[in-house]
Amino acid sequence: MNKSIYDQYQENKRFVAVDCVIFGYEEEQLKLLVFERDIEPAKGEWSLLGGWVNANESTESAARRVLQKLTGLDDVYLEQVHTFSDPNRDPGGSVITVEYYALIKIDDKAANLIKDYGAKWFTIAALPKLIFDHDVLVEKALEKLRLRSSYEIIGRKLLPEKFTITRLRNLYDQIFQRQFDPGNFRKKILSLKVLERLEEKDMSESRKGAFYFKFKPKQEGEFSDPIFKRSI
Amino acid sequence: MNKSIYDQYQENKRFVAVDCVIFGYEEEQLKLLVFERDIEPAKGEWSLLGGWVNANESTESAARRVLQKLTGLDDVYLEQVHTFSDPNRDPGGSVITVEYYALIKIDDKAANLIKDYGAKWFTIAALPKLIFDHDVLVEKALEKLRLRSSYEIIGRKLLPEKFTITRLRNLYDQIFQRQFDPGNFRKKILSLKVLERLEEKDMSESRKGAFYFKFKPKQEGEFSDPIFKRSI
DNA sequence: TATTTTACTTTTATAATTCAACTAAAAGAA
DNA sequence: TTCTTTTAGTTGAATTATAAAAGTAAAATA
Repeated sequence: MNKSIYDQYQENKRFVAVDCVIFGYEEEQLKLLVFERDIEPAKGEWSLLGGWVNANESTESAARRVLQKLTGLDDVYLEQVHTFSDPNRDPGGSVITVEYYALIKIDDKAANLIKDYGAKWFTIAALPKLIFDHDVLVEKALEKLRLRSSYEIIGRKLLPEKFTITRLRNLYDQIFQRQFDPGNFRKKILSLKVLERLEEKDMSESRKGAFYFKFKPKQEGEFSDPIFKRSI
Repeated sequence: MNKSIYDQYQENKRFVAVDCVIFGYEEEQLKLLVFERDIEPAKGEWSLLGGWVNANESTESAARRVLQKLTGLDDVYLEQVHTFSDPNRDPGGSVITVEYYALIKIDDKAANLIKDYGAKWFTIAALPKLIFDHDVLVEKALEKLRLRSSYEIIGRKLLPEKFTITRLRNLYDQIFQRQFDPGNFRKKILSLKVLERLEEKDMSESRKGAFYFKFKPKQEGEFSDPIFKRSI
């Protein structure tokens, strides 16, 4: 273990963990990846993806490490959410946990790896009971995701290369758990000029067909004001 | 020290600290309370108020404990900002710090206690160089304070009992580092119906005098949408 | 050929925001 | 006494954003 000038305060050292709320979007549903916990206590119960923060490791590195191990992906979008530290939150001992949320494209090749770890995608609505305070963590991550989604069009991280406006709107419906007006949503999104229309159409959802769009390359400092002033 | 089922992971234990960005408002200026650090390394340099998170203590309790010791106040408004964990952020050793910001009414009796601890109020503009990554922490706290201020009228925590609209506007000018339009600001604030006009006037700032206002008792769930849609 | 379905557009009404000019009141100067 | 100055406070027109609803377009299918 590393020497440090603080070694005299050894008594204060704490267990620190990370927990990841992993969001994905598939079949018009916002989903969440949860795991069967592999250590006691609560072994076998549904849990968020977690892991220890090792000595001399940042919490973000720890989060990326556990995500990489599980999904094979190393370019995941991560955002820190909140730190939970109630000494009684984990019956196994007093553990401080730093929460992150991750956005993953479900169509990625991660699917197989994920299966090996006893993980499963659940929709927000049908989430099973999670261990400890993980329900609270999920709610907090959703809030943070909503905040982020109202400052930038989040689809870049969750949608495939090409997608229809209807599909993007459906993603927002899912995130905010409400129905956005199709006309107003389309008008707003297109006014932001971040999407580029392709000539190809998706003919699977309607007779008329819906144009595919893709994101333009990202601009620096895009959107400093909220996109949606009150709501769409 | 408490026994826990995790003791086998002893190697992973980490130093965890809290740092507090303490905001105050005085003489039309948003100010920040900084301290002369009392332990090595960087002893004697300007620093945020910090302290260890002890075994079996939550980070918020730790923050309240150090604030109480320093200011004598125990009803301070606290909000968690972010957790910093780069192993090299503190040259004294690898320390994870959980950041909070606090809002304090400078007219409180805390003034004397604060002096005893070698603390000093600085305006945001004239802040001295702070140790480690504390400059980054200050910037992050300001962002969080701005976010909070755009969801609720923050003055309740920083202004005296009675104050003029001009004074509240000046506080917002300070927080957002820009000039709000007097007419629009007044219209907006009064439309929120959180203030109550007193019959008394402040005659010190103008010939005409400006009415004093005070906050109405706080309503449950006040403001779920941002108060300022784009800007005032 | 008419109907159905869903993408997509347009219109109109309402509300929020900005900008700028206005009035009010009282102290102090002429 | 009257005029000027100063800052508080008000008002309204112009602009922009948002909401709601009804419209059109295109192609598969009955």
